[in-house]
Amino acid sequence: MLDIRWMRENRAALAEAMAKLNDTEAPWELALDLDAKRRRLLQQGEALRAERNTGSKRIGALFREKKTEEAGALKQRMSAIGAEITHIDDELRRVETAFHNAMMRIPNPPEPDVPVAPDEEGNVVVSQWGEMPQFDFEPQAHWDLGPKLGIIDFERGIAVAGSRFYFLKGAGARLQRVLSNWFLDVHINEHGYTELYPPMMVRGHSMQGTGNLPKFGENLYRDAEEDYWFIPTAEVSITNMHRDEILEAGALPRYYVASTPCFRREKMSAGKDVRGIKRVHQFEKVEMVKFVEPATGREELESLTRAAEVLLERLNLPYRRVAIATGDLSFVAAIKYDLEVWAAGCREWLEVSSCSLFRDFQARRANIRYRPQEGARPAYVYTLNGSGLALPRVIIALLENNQQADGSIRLPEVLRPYLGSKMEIRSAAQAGGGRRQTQLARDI
RNA sequence: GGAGGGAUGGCCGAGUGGACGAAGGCGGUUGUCUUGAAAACAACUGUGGCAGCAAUGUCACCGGGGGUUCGAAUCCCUCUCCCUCCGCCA
Repeated sequence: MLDIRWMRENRAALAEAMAKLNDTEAPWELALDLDAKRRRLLQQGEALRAERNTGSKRIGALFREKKTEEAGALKQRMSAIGAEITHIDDELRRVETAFHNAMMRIPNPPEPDVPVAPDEEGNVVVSQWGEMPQFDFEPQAHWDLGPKLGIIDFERGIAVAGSRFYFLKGAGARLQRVLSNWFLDVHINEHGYTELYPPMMVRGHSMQGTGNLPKFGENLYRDAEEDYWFIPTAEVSITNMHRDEILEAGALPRYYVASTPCFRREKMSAGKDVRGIKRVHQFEKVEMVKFVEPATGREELESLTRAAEVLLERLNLPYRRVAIATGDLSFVAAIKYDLEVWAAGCREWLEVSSCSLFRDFQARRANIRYRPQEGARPAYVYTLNGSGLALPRVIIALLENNQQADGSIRLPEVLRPYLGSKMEIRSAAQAGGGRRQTQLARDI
């Protein structure tokens, strides 16, 4: 949500921002009209209320003085004013509801250096890291590798839960758990984050705080009987953790990290990315969320993005940082970088992280404030978040990029402290007979 | 799932229709006293909307929403959350 005062005083800048975002539906003009109407009604109502307050006090006094007749007459006048107030309040309520709805549908204006373009065609690769692996054989995609190695089971996932579900099994499930642990450990030990175990179902108002509702409800799962919504990312629970709070001076910045499942209906992407585990209804993600002082917003975005990039570098996965163009920016983000990792089997750049600065847009919706100095008036915090990282697509890249001619996978050295001797993934058939096979049967 | 009890300022807690933005206490800030500290005493000590250059004025807020009334922290309805006991469960 934007600051209505800023909107009033910066009409031209607002119009320009909406044009840049290519959002022709944003009801910003309506919001400004309703705001003017709202303030007019507010003033009328308050003038009447002031009159009634003094009148009512007078009535009380008159009764105490036993001047009941005078009090009765005054009572009648106040009754008339009361009716008028009711009338204005009704009107005001209608206007305010409409105003609020309009405000909730106005997106966050972009930062000045966001590439301006109507859609994702305008996204700009700002940096690239690493070498794309070369093979002297035809590299396979993970949807072939996974089942052959016995570490991803699509058929049974679909049988149990329907399309876009899967089992990770044996070394596959372990790889995900190990990666998740390592990501968390790096963020906690090296980047100063505090680990959380957050709720994975939340109330509707929390979805509003992060901007997932009202506009994007169709991508969310919800409980049919009660007001519970499944989080599409831990961002929702963590950002709302400090809702309606005033953080004391010195409490910022706050860095949080959590590994959680994410639930997405993917209704909007029907038929897209249907093979493999690229786009699924449930996936694990390590999410970083920051609450910071406004002046530090941009540098915090840079360090957040770096915290995610470092993981890819240590895994030796080639990736690129993409600056998202205005027309492709999410509703709540003021600026966003996507990190895309190269997957050699399906020959695609896969988004594994999305790092955004929201300025005070989410903080206004969720009412998260801080005191700049002790005793100072509260101000809205800036929030940021980014994945560090989304697990399935990292697994895809690790499998596809590190595959050997025989179909086995060699995992990066950085994971050795977590994997011990299990640095290779092989199918049961490859493992050979005898003792080794039973060993692997136990492993896989 | 059943029965009951609650939600008041940073914290504790009083307030059952009018003088209540809210007693009292704790905490905090400032001052007096003191060489300094403590104690004592005194004053101040919530958030937000609107109007205004400002001083300031005004309105709202006693968990959320709605209602009754000239007037609601107080009465009624409803929702949310918390606590206790029973049941069930990891």
